[in-house]
Amino acid sequence: MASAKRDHLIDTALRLFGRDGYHAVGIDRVIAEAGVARMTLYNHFKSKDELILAVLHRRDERFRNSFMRQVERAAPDPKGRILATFDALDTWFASDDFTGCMFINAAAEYSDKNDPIHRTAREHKDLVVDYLRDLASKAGATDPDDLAAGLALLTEGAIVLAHVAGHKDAARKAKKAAEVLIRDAGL
Amino acid sequence: MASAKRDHLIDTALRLFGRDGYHAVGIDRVIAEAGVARMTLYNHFKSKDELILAVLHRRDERFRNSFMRQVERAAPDPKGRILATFDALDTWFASDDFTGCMFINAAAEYSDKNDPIHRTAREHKDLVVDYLRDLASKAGATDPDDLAAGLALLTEGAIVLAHVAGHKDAARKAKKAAEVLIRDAGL
DNA sequence: TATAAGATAGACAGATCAGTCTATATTGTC
DNA sequence: GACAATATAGACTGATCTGTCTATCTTATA
Repeated sequence: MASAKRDHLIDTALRLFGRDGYHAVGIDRVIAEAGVARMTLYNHFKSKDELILAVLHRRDERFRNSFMRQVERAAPDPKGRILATFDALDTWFASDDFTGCMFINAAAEYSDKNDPIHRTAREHKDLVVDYLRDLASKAGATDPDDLAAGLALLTEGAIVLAHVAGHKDAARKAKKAAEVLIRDAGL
Repeated sequence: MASAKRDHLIDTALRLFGRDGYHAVGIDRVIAEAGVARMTLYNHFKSKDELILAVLHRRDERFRNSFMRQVERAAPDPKGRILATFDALDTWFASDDFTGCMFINAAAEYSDKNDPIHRTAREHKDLVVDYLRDLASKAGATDPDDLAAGLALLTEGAIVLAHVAGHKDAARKAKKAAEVLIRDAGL
């Protein structure tokens, strides 16, 4: 299953799909960029859709191992971690290769809710909400579900405004709004 | 400039691009669905990109003449209109053919910030923020810019969670959060 | 009814798409 | 060194892509 070539293909495809989109990037470009033979790709992945799914799973895994860890390193307490979420977003938005959220973009191109790609995007977003709910709960919010929902809305909204509208201060604005919601939740 | 055929082509393309995305829908499908000859399309639009731009402009125009009007009909006062925004979102999300925001989806497929398509998406989002800022200002918010930013984040976040994650209550959750922000802004 | 503008079908170009196949070469393992 | 697994280049299919061209037909206007 796991192999160096496979790994490299996923990383290459992640970069290309992330920058130019899923339909716009063909198999030919992936293998050319990865420096790999055509059949190597098709020996590791049944189809382009399977490759996309592998890319999204890697992206999700990286979110857990990078974004979440960054938040956890930034603060020891749940409330601090909630706020640190928006600092992490700010860092992400400021990176040169920021092209929005690969899951939002995937759902844009695969709008059929039953498509495995759309489903994977949905699962990722549910994970984000679950994570925020856990933090809200541990922080002692009066209504953790409500606070998590509000924070998730601010998070996704920040991603959209940063990417689509180029609002470089989206994460900071979101943090300010989050502080209001947090206070309202009794924290 | 304006003609029945041209109009019909834009409407057809709007429906197809909205449902299946911009790269996934070819010219062939647009003309087949519109029941129009190939050259009729190319006589009205220089290229597919020009057609996409026309589609986005129509979508923007419809947003002003439908969404905004709906909000204005719902309440006479600025504060009421801010809240009515989220009711209008709720109605939109509940429609059968809801496939997210065409501008967010366009930015997903055309991530180059200088691409006219991406630029058009950005202009639309800026319009939304301007609209909210105007309402926040007229409502007498202590910091209209800040309130507008918070409301815009909730709006875009709701669109994303409704589309990507299928959260049917996204608009209602956003409204609850908006009420908190509005109260915090002194209204 | 004559004229001009717009629309038609369909062929065509040249590129690209996803995916299959083969025959050869490289690699790691015993 | 023998064997098996993996990777290679590249031909190939059949479909699809955007965009161009032509020759005919319809339609509205004057």
